[in-house]
Amino acid sequence: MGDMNRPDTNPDGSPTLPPNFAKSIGFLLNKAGQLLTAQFESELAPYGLSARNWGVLRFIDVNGNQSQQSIGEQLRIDRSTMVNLVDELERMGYVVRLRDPHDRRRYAVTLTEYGRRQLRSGLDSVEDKVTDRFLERISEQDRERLVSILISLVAPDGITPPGAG
Amino acid sequence: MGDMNRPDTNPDGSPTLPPNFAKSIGFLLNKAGQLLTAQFESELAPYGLSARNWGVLRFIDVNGNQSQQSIGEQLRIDRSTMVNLVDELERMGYVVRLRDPHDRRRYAVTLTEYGRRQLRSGLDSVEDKVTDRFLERISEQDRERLVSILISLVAPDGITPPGAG
DNA sequence: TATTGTTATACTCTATAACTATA
DNA sequence: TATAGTTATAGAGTATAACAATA
Repeated sequence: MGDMNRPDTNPDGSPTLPPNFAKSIGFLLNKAGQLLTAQFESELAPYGLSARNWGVLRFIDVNGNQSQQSIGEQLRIDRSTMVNLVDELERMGYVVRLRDPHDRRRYAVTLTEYGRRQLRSGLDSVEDKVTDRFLERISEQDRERLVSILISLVAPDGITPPGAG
Repeated sequence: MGDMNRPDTNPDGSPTLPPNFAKSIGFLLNKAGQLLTAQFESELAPYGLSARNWGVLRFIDVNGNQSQQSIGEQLRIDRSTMVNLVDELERMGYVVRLRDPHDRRRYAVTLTEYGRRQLRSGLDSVEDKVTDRFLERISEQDRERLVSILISLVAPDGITPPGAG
């Protein structure tokens, strides 16, 4: 494993795989995740988004407007951390906080027209684009294998998620 | 992708895979890496080691005693960060700093007898143990596929590392 | 002049606890 | 009493810049 949570780019251009660590699953898994995340964030940069607040944005796009707490529970982000993420998205105009009339303690974190337009004009396909480029070196069959293997490894005990077989 | 770099355990026991994010390669990759790292760190806890300073320890075990800077370059850890990692390992008795007589600016970060004994009595097999448990749900064939696919994805451009075919 | 290790420092990310307003 | 959101704050983890000793 070696290094688990560090940036992927090597400023001086020295070899990316340290000797004797290259075959460690832990190292490879973390390394692959870091590489993909870095490519993803560089693609998101023009939109002013980090992978983190893109996640929140995409989540409400797919799952509908909802409270900060609800988003946080599903993405496992602490509600105090959610405050700042929503602040950023609101500052950039992607979302607004609208009071829930039925429970005035809550906000509905709501996509703005601008937010929806940005999503429809490319932002919602950034992930596919980055993933395709990341996977271009491996065959279609291996892509499917990779996803199905990862789902088996990541899924909670005793559950075989759809598509994992 | 959603959340990219957060802890894996869910304090309240709620579902581990958020809806509509389960098939994202980025999410799965990072999630798998986090799960494995968490299992790894819980196995290392009795030794007082984090995944990070275990990496340094294992690195000099495999590659020989060497300077902080040299270790840092190969594991891509800043030399100022290396200071603290070596401090911790030295405090726990795994390594000592010995001045390099040929270049008195450098230390040779050197395994102690205690460090070597700890490695030989289980520490050096922690990774295999954790990896085996992590992979127990998938077939031997899928394990090999996973490693070879990950190597293809992580290896620098134009290089096909040994074992990747 | 350049390099190794060190320190001081700052920045990011995150979680905890206490507060407010609502329920 | 409990819950949604907020704030202050503190703890990791890491990087940058400046420094001492050595080359």
